[in-house]
Amino acid sequence: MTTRDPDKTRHDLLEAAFQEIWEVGFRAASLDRILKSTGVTKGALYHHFKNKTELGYAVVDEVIAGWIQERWVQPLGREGDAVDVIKDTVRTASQSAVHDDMMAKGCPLNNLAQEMSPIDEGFRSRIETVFLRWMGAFTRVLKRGQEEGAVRTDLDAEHIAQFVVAALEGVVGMVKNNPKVEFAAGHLEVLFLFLDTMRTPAAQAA
Amino acid sequence: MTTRDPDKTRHDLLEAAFQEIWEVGFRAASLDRILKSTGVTKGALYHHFKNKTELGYAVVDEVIAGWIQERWVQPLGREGDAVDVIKDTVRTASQSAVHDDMMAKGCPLNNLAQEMSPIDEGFRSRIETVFLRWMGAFTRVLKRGQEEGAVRTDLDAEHIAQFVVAALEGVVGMVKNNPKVEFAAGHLEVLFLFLDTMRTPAAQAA
DNA sequence: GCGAACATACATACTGGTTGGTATGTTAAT
DNA sequence: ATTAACATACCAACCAGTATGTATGTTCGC
Repeated sequence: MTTRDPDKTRHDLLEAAFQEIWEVGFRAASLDRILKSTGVTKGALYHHFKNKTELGYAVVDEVIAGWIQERWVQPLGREGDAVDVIKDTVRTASQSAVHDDMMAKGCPLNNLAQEMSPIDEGFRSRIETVFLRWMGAFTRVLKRGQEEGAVRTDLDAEHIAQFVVAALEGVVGMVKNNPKVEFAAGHLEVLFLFLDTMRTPAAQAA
Repeated sequence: MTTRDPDKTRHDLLEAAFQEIWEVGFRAASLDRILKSTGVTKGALYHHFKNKTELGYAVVDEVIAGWIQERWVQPLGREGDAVDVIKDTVRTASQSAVHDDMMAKGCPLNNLAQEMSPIDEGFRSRIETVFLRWMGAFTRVLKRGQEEGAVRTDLDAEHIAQFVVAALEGVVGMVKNNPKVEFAAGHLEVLFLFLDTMRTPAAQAA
């Protein structure tokens, strides 16, 4: 009857699963709802994925990882003053966040980490991989800033990077409980204050 | 047969529900497991609580709120240099955290916020109340520090307080994905670095 | 002081709904 | 003709919630 397209079927399932998981979490995610929203049948789903867990793993590996890559890793790789690049990236991301309703739904990566990391090693290790790539992007731009004399060298770039990611997730998490724009803006303001203290005195003058 | 003690029954249910929710989240929390762990029957549970949701609300109002109170609000009310009080409180809390297996299970308040705030206004508003009390304790000590000349006055104490809570929750959340002690220590180190930048130049010299 | 009347505090068995997963088919592509 | 790609019907497990019954405490008339 209809023409077959296994790649599209698989892609549709991943995208729908991503949305469903983003909205209600992995354990509460219903395969029946995913199937209903895609028009795919259960037979097709279990042809492409061994079980619900493997579908979840694929969402982390393929959808969420790509998401972090284009929203954070690539922008953080741009040229220019290191601290400015970070602040610009955060600003851009926070604008996309409003558009994606992230204020209410939270960060898809962190949501999954909070729910699944303590109870499923498969999720935990996959999520860790994505976090490490994200933190790596911060570490690289900070180290470059240190080499260029824009960022203080008395601080460990890797630790700063880890803290910045933690603080960002913390801010997103707080906003989830109280989704007011000015609330989020106030938090980011303080984060920017912190980032400015990372500059060398020479860079601050400029 | 056995003597009755409704207060104890209710208290046992709340405590067991708190643990169950802490471990698997509210929606995955099983009433049958809670009943099994307490030895209370379903009839008794539904005598004390209207339904599962009301049990969850009571856990926030009575168990979790008290938890935050004694771990954060009271210690932050102590006398002494404001920044030192904050750092000491964080240190003490992080030690309790290791003891309570919080590295693996996360912060019970934030876990619930992440899971329930976007989908249940009853949870959201109750959780917000606790967060506001927690942040209020930070705000008070910071404002006191400002009055005493120990904390910079060019910064808004309330915004700082909100960011510190967000950052703390962010750190706990990250550790949940990678529960290594040195990982957590590195994060807190950077947070302390930030807290030190809150001091006035005069206070830094001392 | 004693017992009927009533309310509180439980206990047990069950129900309807949802879940992930599977067994068994059928159809389209190579 | 073979196999990948689906489709359908069904199942056992678990879930929150309820109907119904029982035992313990308390109140109050007398």
